Amino acid sequence: MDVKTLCLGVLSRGDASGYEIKKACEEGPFSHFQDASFGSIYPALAKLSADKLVDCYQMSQEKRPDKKVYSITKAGRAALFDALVVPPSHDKVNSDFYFMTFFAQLIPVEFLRDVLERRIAWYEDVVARMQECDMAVRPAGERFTHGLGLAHYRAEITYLRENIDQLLLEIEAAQSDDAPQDRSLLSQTVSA
Amino acid sequence: MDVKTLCLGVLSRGDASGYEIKKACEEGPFSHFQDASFGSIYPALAKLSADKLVDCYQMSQEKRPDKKVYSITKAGRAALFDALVVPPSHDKVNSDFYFMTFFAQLIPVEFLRDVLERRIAWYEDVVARMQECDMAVRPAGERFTHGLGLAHYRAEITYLRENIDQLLLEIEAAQSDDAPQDRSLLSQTVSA
DNA sequence: GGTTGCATGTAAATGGTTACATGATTGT
DNA sequence: ACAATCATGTAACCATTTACATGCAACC
Repeated sequence: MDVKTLCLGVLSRGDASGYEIKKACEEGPFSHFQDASFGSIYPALAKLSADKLVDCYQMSQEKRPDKKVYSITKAGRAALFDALVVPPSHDKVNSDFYFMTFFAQLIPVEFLRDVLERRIAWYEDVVARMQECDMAVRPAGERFTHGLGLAHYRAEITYLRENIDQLLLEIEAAQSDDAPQDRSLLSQTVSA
Repeated sequence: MDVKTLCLGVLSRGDASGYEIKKACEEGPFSHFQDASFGSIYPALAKLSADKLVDCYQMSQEKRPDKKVYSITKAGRAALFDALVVPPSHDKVNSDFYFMTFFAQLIPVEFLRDVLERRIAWYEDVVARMQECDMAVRPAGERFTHGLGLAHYRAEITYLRENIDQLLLEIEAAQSDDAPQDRSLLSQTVSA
């Protein structure tokens, strides 16, 4: 999903400035499945504006810098529709965390424990914040996606809680076995 | 996680060619949380080789093109360790699928149903294939990560199964309400 | 005869992030 | 005094994808 489409999506829910779009990705309703930096949002809005997919009006504010508020046009909604009606690609999680746990046996146990505990704490924080949202007033699609995200985070928490101790025990055992001859570094055959 | 580190990770489990690394990301043990194209793998291996993090030897094969098999060096293992022992960033899911479901009310119901059903079928396929793996012989970290992936996919399937009908009903109702005056296109205020 | 799998590589184009540049206001 | 929040924008840099280029073997 490119940043232009993301902007159109945010703007389809109401007018916003570049700064507000960034916030929607950081803390708002898109925060758990999208993100974009200012360096991509502002050029995207400029392009969208040049293509007449959004309108832009300046807004002076007291005690705040001026903002440029963008408004999606009819052509913009059509472009959003076109982007939405293509079969979504198979999600790539591309997780550094998964990559790290995969190689747990190469990592010092204390570090591993720390990372895992922080991850649980962070997920719990995310879930807590998500539960505070009043979804009742929101459209069905947003409620559905919110619930899907919650289900995902809860499953992750449950699994981590249930398996962290076992993992750390096994890693500790494996590492104390390996240490003397450094056997963990021996080459093995790859197998799918 | 950059492609160089990914290559080092794969090679830490045993020697492999560029082609085999690609397969490990597509079908192998990394398939559900990493991916990389040939256009990134081959240059990465060349760089790694130049930096002496991997060794390379040519292998002639009968009835197959020659391959270049790479082997991780001691310096390579050290580099992998260094990359592993940094706190992993908060995963960005960046899902086109989530983005689409979020805007479900803008999408034709038949298309939506189709996408959701395909998604469930695909996840079920992934889970089935994952369950076929014999994890018992694999290191603790790999088993843990495999279980985490399974938990994630299963939670997603459960949620989708339990909520698809309700979502489609609500979307159908909302769209037939909206159609006469095209009210779905009215601008609303953004709210977190 | 066409597609798939095996096998390696390059170059152009894409799409982003990071860092920089600026500046007022509010809170600690 | 210092950091954070609000606010916009540019430019250099980066990694990666896509498309191209090549070629043989096996299968349908």
